[in-house]
Amino acid sequence: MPRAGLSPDAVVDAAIAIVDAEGPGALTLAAVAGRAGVATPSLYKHVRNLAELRLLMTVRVMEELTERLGEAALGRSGDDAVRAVMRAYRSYVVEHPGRYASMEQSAEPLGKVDAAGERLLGVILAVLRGYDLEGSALVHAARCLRSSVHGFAVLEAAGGFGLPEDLEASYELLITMVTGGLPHRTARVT
Amino acid sequence: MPRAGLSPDAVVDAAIAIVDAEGPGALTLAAVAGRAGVATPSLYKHVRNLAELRLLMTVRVMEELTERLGEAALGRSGDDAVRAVMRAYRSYVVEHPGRYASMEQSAEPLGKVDAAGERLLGVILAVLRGYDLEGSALVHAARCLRSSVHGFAVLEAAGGFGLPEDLEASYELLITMVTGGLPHRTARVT
DNA sequence: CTATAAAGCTAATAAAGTTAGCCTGAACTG
DNA sequence: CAGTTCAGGCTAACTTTATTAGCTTTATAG
Repeated sequence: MPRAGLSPDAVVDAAIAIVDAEGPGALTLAAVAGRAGVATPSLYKHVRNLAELRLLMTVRVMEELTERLGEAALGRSGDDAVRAVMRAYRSYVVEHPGRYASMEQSAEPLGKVDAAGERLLGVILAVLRGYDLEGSALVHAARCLRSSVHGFAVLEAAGGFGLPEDLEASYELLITMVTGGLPHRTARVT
Repeated sequence: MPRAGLSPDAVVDAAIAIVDAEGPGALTLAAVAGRAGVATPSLYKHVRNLAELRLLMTVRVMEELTERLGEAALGRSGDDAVRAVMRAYRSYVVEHPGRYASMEQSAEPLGKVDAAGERLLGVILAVLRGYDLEGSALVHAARCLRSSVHGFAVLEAAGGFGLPEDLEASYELLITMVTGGLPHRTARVT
């Protein structure tokens, strides 16, 4: 008697609505079921358990982020692309802090997360193609970019910045720090 | 009949031992009580509840970190000091990943956490005194340093770096990115 | 029109956090 | 040194959450 017409995606929708509205701490199967209009145990027809739901949420966020970053990077290159991607990243987090804060932890070998992470990494690597980076250097640069951006995002989403100084300005400095630290392609004469 | 001779600090000790050994997911009052050699409800004589225990753990970690960073900064200045502090930060996280990963979240107005955070910030600000930074610029720089270091730490502690490239090398790049992005004090002639 | 299987539901269990209230022995008082 | 007090421990009991088992039903395929 499929009345509610649920699906794994719909369950993730409900879960994300909850963390958006009330923060990661409010994520409970009862709450998800309530929002989905279904009894708690019914969720298990669509999701293996809470841990899997969390992973699916992480995948969802990574995908949304990947799309945003991809759009931001379109038609740009070099510092310009890095700037746009970094700003897009933060704007996503500012718009959905609860959602972003929900996706941490794990370490599971679940393929879906890895795959989504790789797509996200792909965008970053693509943006860094415009620099004079090869092999390992590219990976190191990508890690630095990701660390900076993620660190800022986590701290901001958790309300970790106490002082009243403008966060935009701080982030702009972070952006110049990153772009300034990448080896720019110099016009090379053979 | 105070047999176990517990105290808030001892409870935090037990809790930290658990996250060190089994990760943040294993933190449960039953586990803490077990390690402390006491029945679960007895913990409430020393700690208001699980949330407060988490906050106390966060304070503890911040204090340990502050001490490490302070030591690392001693007798150094400028880029040298920043490098030493950043390396000390990461070395702490590498030594105690579970402990570091346990301290996230919250947003509580609990005074103790804020105070510990301010002491930690104090060390960072002190290290940045060696640069040509004043007022807000100092705050922005401190945030960038903190974001980068924290982001790398979180990702590393959570096993978020999948590729086999050397993490040390990535971190050294991050260090040069940060030091390179700070405005160096130029010999100024009046 | 019927058979089946997916999608709900109710009931039940186990673990975790938390509260209430009892009990005792260590420490302080006189 | 005896008596009082109370911090710190315990057991019992409750609530909430995750999870499992098993029943029921309706969309739908044939």
